[in-house]
Amino acid sequence: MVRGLVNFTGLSTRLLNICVDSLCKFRKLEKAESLIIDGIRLGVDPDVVTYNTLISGYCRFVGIEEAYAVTRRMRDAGIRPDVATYNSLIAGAARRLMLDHVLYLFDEMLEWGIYPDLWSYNTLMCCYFKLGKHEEAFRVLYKDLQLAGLNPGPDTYNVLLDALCKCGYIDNALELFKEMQSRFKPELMTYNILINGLCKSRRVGTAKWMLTELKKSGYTPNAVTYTTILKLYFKTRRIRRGLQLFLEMKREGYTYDGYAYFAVVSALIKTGRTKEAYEYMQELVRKGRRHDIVSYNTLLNLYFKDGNLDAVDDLLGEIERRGMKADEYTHTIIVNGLLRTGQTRRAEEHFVSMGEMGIGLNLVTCNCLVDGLCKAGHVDRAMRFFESMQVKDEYTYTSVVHNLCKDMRFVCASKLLLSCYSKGIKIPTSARRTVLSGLRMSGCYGEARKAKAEMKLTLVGNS
DNA sequence: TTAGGGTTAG
Repeated sequence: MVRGLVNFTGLSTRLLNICVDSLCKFRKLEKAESLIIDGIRLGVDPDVVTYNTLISGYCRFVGIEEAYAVTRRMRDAGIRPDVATYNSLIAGAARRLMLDHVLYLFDEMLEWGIYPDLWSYNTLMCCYFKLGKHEEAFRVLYKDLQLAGLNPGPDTYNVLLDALCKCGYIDNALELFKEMQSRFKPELMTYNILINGLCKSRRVGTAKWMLTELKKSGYTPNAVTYTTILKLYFKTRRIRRGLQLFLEMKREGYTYDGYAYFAVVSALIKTGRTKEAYEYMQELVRKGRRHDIVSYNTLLNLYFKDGNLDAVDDLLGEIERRGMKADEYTHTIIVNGLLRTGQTRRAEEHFVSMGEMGIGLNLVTCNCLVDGLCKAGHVDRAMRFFESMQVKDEYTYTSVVHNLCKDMRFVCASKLLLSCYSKGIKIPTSARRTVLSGLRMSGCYGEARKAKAEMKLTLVGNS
């Protein structure tokens, strides 16, 4: 009889945990809390898994402090937090890049006699990478793990490979991949991380080779693999080939989550095919996909490109009504859209308001502002803003060089281009051609010869 | 904890 009761209670707690997990996944944390209280009233006690599930939910949807408060409640209820509890809290803090919190949690768990596991260290390493603290990340890998008596696992390598690819160290990633192969069988995710890194750095040949390796290892490419390749086609302007692949993906059922649709719509918008872009967006809605901030951003961009400003206003209202938070993409699309529709003052005002809203400076938004101001004929205003920019990239320089040429300021463009070459910034060859032909066209033959020689010298020096 | 979607130049 007693044994039967124990089994019944055990099953009930498991059932409770399954329900709490489902509620937390759907952000229904209050309902999850009430369910736990009802369970206690009925004699079904929550266990460490119940609380860990709740903590995970609070971390994801509410905040770290609220999640941390649950650990106090579980201690009061006589349940000791375990490594999974701390891993959830660490993951929540790491996701928000709250490094101090992450380190505090490491200290606290040790004080309670709970030892961090491989997952804890992987999360810490990932957080360091995201913050650009590479040295500290490698210290976790080579020192902390060893001191803890742990060996890096496939997940550790995946985190590391992804971070290397995202920082542009693709050759180091390939070296590490070889090392990984000598220790474990790489996962499908490992191949996808590398294919993505190779595609983004336009190493098309090596990306293709990696795809063959993926298949040779017995894996079947998945939706992630195909979407990555799809993006590569669009990036390298092979629009037709990309659209063909998309249709194949649709036939084979690889477009179920809508990710590939946005890549296609974005490519269609860029190439001015707005009618087809609308059709694909409508297809997505017909399939029952609810708009998230990414689809709203895509639609917003489409309306701006189409000059449909009434639809822009309606959509911004809808985003607000649904309680969704505009992100940095939304704001960049707004700034760029206002510039392209001739509303430069409003674009500048929106840019200023972004700072007031506490949105950090975004390089892409700055690039849009520089380019848009130039194209609207405000070259001096654009150049003042350009000079004030702390961070610049190849988009910034390419845009300014071309715009200076359009404004017949070839000598200035030539100096800027040379400075890019000496800094090792990769600028499309079209910029060089435009500058040199502009100098010649405006009669500055001596300048053109000198610039050409200097460019050649710098480029040889860099290679 | 780690892979693919949305913003910019030519």
